[in-house]
Amino acid sequence: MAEQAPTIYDVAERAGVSVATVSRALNDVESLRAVTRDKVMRAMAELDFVPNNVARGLSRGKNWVIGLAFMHSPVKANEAEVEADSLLYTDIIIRGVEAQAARHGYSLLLCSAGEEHPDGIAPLRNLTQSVDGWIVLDRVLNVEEVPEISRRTPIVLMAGAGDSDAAFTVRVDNEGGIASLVSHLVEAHGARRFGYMSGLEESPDNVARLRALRDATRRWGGQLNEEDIVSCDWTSGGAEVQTMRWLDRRVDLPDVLVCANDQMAVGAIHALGARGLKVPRDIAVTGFDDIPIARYLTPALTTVRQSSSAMGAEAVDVLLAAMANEPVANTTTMASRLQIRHSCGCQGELGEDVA
Amino acid sequence: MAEQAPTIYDVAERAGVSVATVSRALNDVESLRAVTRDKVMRAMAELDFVPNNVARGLSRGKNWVIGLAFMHSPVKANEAEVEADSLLYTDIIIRGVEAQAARHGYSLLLCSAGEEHPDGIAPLRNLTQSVDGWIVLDRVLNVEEVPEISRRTPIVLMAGAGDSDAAFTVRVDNEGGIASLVSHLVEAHGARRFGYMSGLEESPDNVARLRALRDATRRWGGQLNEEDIVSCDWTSGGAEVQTMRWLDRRVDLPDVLVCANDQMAVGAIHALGARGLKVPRDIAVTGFDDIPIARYLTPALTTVRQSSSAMGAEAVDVLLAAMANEPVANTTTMASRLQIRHSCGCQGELGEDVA
DNA sequence: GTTTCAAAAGTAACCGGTTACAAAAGTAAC
DNA sequence: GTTACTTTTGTAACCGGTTACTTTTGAAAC
Repeated sequence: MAEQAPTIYDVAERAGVSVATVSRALNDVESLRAVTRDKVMRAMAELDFVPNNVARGLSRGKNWVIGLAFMHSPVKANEAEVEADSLLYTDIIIRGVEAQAARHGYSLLLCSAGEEHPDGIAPLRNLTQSVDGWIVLDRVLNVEEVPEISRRTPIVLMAGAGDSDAAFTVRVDNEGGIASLVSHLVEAHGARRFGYMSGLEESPDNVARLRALRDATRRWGGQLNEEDIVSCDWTSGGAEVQTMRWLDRRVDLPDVLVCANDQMAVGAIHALGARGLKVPRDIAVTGFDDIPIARYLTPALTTVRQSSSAMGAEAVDVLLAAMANEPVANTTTMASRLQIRHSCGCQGELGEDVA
Repeated sequence: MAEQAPTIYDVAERAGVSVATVSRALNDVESLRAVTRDKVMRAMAELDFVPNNVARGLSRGKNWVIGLAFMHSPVKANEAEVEADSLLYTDIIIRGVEAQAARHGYSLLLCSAGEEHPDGIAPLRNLTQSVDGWIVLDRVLNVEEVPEISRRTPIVLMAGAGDSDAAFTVRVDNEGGIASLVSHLVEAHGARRFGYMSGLEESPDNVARLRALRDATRRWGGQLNEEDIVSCDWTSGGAEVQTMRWLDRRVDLPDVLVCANDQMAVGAIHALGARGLKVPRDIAVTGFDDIPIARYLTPALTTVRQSSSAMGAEAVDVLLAAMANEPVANTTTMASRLQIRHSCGCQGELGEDVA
């Protein structure tokens, strides 16, 4: 193991040329004579030469690496049991980013904050020269910290990372999604009274979804009591507990519980069931995200679909444009779409999507 | 944006010392006089200096980066709909790896194979000098390809990556998990006839689980017909379709359908429901992995739990030991544990785990 | 066989750090 | 104030590539 890798010097010597020539062969410079290139290529093959990307990155000032920063789950309470509960959404984004980056020849450097680095900015600072640009999820950076990093390296914020003049943002159309959800609930199911299961309160997406819900209910003459806004943390486990507490203190339930994401809807439905309440008969429950498993739940979850992988890909595109100094909108909003299934009260072939 | 970052030369000049001294200050060499160190530190702070890790990696031959290679989902059929369906398990491993790597000061370089690089080995080859070691999931490398990479960089294989003398392997105890599952099904529920929903057939984990099931049923005098081994691909969507086909051709169902992972159990239960078959009343269904949502399904899924994040962490530990030339077992087997819920036929408080 | 000039190949500096070795500075003893 | 020796700091080579600039090569024209 750990056998010494050959360098261009070894290749040059074996091929009887200079290192500059080897470098040119590596980089497909057209000014190489075919016979020379062949000589070099043969030597590379014989030595099983692989260029050192780190060295290349140093001298060219470009690493072909995109950094992706995200948060560890803050909830470590029940370690083994809840691991990764709230994470599916972020994970799908990571995949989308990775795939798109790969398509453009970039690798992804993962960097998480949370547990070890409560400030978040330290690892970003340290790695910032290893990377050609950053995609930052969650609340890794405070708004005030963004400029310090973005001064040296372009940043795209997404998935709850908030807004900043010093960075680009890719977000989902929370407003449109919630609006069409509410209009469906009102028009198709006559919903009047709404509840809201909240994600982490500071989260920009949570804030936007709650505000959108307030606006939409007002517009439709519906009602959203403060008592029916249930504080939670994006996780199923948390939602289960919080729903129980909510049921303990409320006798009079709203018509619908709009959850800020799918995981919490799962937990809420579960808790309601444990109290003998059937969804959607006794209360409708909706989600947000449309995680893959949403359609297999019982009842199949009515939710607002966003394509996390498309968002991840879009973030890469924005970042690459920024890196190339091409003009890009400061904020990109990705479409969301109502995905009607059964948990809102719609009926259909079991397992079929209604619309 | 893209403002030029200061280097140690800038710092040295400002502090009125040599670059060697700056480097020593950076690396906490004890032979620096306090007054000199302070001078340097002040200059670094004033310039907002951040060391360039790429350069550091080049000269020290150590990048503090662990590479993680995995496969894209092979199923891209229904693009938007099935995205990431089969992926939760891998994602949790990635998180586990990342967290443990971070704990030891390493970053993670993500590298996926599949779509763009059907061979898998090409990106690994290219990045191999950017990385201090590899963790390889799935079938990114064929067994024959492993030595070519591991000659230069240590490799840990896991999550279905197979075995190789030229690498270390971290695997889950498929045998023990399946054995305890079968013994529970036989002893508590009198199961005699078993079916198996297979993951991708070449996958080592799938092979091991099927073999373990064959062994266990034989040991208990049970029965596993070839006709009841349903070929599938690890995904819910695939399982739904394959279960339908299976139901079309079999009149006489076994007592249990043992699924090679949880996602497929979800799809199978869904398909059974669509045909009017109730789980566990008409047939029991079990999973493998214990993904976070398993306990919220209806019925709550009886499954074999493995801690994917612990496996990821273990892989990092093995890799670090290998990198340090410490002695490590060639294969590490992680415990699995039967998680009894309701889909096997056990009853309990709704939502409570039975045992 | 020269001369001319474009194309091909080589030399050496550079990217931003680390570090072996050499030089300078500081300390203690005389 | 020397001398002797230890500590601290500086110089320059090196990690493995790229590339500006220079030199060599070779083909075409004379």
